[in-house]
Amino acid sequence: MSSDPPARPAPRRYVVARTPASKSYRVDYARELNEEQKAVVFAADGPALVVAGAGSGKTRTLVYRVSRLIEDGIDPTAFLLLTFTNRAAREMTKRVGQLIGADLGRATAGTFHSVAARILRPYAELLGYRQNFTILDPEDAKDLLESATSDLGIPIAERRFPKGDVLHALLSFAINTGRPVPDVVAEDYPHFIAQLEPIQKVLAQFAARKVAANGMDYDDLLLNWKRLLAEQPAVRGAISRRFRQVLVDEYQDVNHIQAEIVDLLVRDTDPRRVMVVGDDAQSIYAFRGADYEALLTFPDRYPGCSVFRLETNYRSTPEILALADASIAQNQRRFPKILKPTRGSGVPVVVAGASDSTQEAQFVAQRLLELRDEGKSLSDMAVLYRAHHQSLDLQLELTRRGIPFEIRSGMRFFEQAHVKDVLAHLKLTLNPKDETSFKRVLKLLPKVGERTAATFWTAVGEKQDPIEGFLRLDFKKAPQGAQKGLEKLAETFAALRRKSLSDSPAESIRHVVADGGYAEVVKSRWDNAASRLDDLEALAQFAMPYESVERFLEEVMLYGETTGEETLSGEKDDEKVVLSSIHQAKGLEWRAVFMIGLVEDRFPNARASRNEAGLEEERRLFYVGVTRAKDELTLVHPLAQLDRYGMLVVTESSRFLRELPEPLYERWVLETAAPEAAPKLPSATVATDFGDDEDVVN
DNA sequence: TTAAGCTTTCTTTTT
DNA sequence: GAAAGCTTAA
Repeated sequence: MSSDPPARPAPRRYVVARTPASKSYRVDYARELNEEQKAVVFAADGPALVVAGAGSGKTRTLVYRVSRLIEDGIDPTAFLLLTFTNRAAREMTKRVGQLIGADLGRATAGTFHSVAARILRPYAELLGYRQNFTILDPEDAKDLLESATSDLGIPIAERRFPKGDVLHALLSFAINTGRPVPDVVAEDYPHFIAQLEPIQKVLAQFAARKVAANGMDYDDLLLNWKRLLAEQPAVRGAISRRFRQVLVDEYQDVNHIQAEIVDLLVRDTDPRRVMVVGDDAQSIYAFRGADYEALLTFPDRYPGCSVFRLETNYRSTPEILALADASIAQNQRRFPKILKPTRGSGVPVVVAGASDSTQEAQFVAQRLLELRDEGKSLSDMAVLYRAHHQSLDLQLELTRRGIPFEIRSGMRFFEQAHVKDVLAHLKLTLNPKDETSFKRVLKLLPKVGERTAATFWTAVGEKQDPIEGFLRLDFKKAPQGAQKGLEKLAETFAALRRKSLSDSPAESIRHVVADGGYAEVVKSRWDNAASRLDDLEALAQFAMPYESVERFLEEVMLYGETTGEETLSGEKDDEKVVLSSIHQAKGLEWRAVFMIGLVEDRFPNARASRNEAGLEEERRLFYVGVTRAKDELTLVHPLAQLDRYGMLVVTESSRFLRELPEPLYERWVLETAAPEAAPKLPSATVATDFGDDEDVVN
């Protein structure tokens, strides 16, 4: 805590360190933390790398460090907490609040993307945007790319030109890995190499159209944040002064842009108060440009950096840890670490072979109920899988048996068509230049398709305020049958622009649905209209606390919450099993974990593991799944599976199971009980005689 | 130019 | 087994 006295004739600064003993903290850090953790919590200012193994109390350590710093007088607003999901950010700020009652609501916490959106707004003009820029989600980007392709008159049919989502994936991968587009095309999309030139034309057009539409996609949020820090020293200074404590969680999964943002944030400060936390063994986002190289080279980039290790595992039984260690040991590119178990011996890990995915689902459902009978709460259990569709059989089975569950994979709430349609109206009120939203909204009208929408945009898109321009149009000239809809839409736009509505996202949403006639669109387009209308009311409810459309949209476009029914209404039924992709399960833990679908080519995924690096990432993913379990781990693989067109094919169990030495687990073979007898005795027997109706809830 | 109806394609993970 | 694509009628 003391600084070197400068050798200049300036007044000599002498820092008096606090007397440690006299400092009485509200939290008893010494008692609640182990030595490894305490070292991190009390580490002096300056760059620090924390290599934290699975289950080593990483989040706990971060929470305690933030608390300790606040207790030492750091203003909560000085913190910048960069996490991997917004869920993780909320969790951490909540826990700090619970620990010392500090209000971290004023700290800046969230994903790189959501923090970027908040930081960039006041500086938007410096980057060539307006303050009211909107965020394009991947679907918006896809639409804009397809529009660019068609406007450039590229013959898509004859040469199989890449679709919007492929173009977007390609571009995004190039950006996030820092490789030039031609290289990415040559190496990862060789079948499009002959069309490199038109592809680059489309991408250039896309970039220009985004700026013209005053919109940023996810990658732009990162790129522009980096640009702002790199090119505007004054702004960088202001931001660095504001964030005097930078903490980055899940640092193994940052890409080169994110790593550079962090480097720039603290570049000119002394000491550089940055702490990054990560575990190379849990890096699972290389497919989107993450590279744990940033973690490995951190000490080189930050001379004088302190390196801490958290290697004591508090989470799992030695049985689970032994299996995890044996698995990850198969990876070549790794940095061996020892996870020291602290818990006593528990039950063996189970590897169960089910005859097919139906029996797999029945087995898991039955085991969940048995565990509940043993006194465990359903909320202490989770079922994890590689890909969302692997959960479908289980969802059916759980519904049939009336077991409540929550899904954390698949379609996100805000990605659903009806939600996006309504949001497009709001985006236009905020940013009238949003071409994608404009076309999306127009195409909802009868007799208006791609073509008509494009014609209207050509008419008004260049205007200072395209919506204003649209309101002035005379719809008499529009195609017959479309006129009424256009007039009504104009009224809706006008209403949304009135102050009373533009200040209330919730009322705006209700206006679009009720007065704007969107409810009719829902009813005519989808047969589950009622549930979609319920979603929209839930959306309005969710929007209630927001005073501006701007803040609401910012939150919503980067929110990433899945469709799981009660996520929005906040209905907290804690008695629920979690069904999650392993990616979404990162950082979480449950007493009992089931991993299903452990079949070769599905997990490891055939496409992802075409090269050694990909296979190793799959194995890290397996490791992440395994290390989520505290007490019990059950690994299930169906011996046969329905293939694409309903044919039952024999499957091979995952190599991640086959490569493990037998003594690390107990093997179960499942048999389905005879229909009449339905014995309930051996736990490895699956009863299938439950009545179809008797247990159904809902 | 839109919209409906039939055919083909593709299913990884996510901010 | 769904979503996107293509074809054809209005």
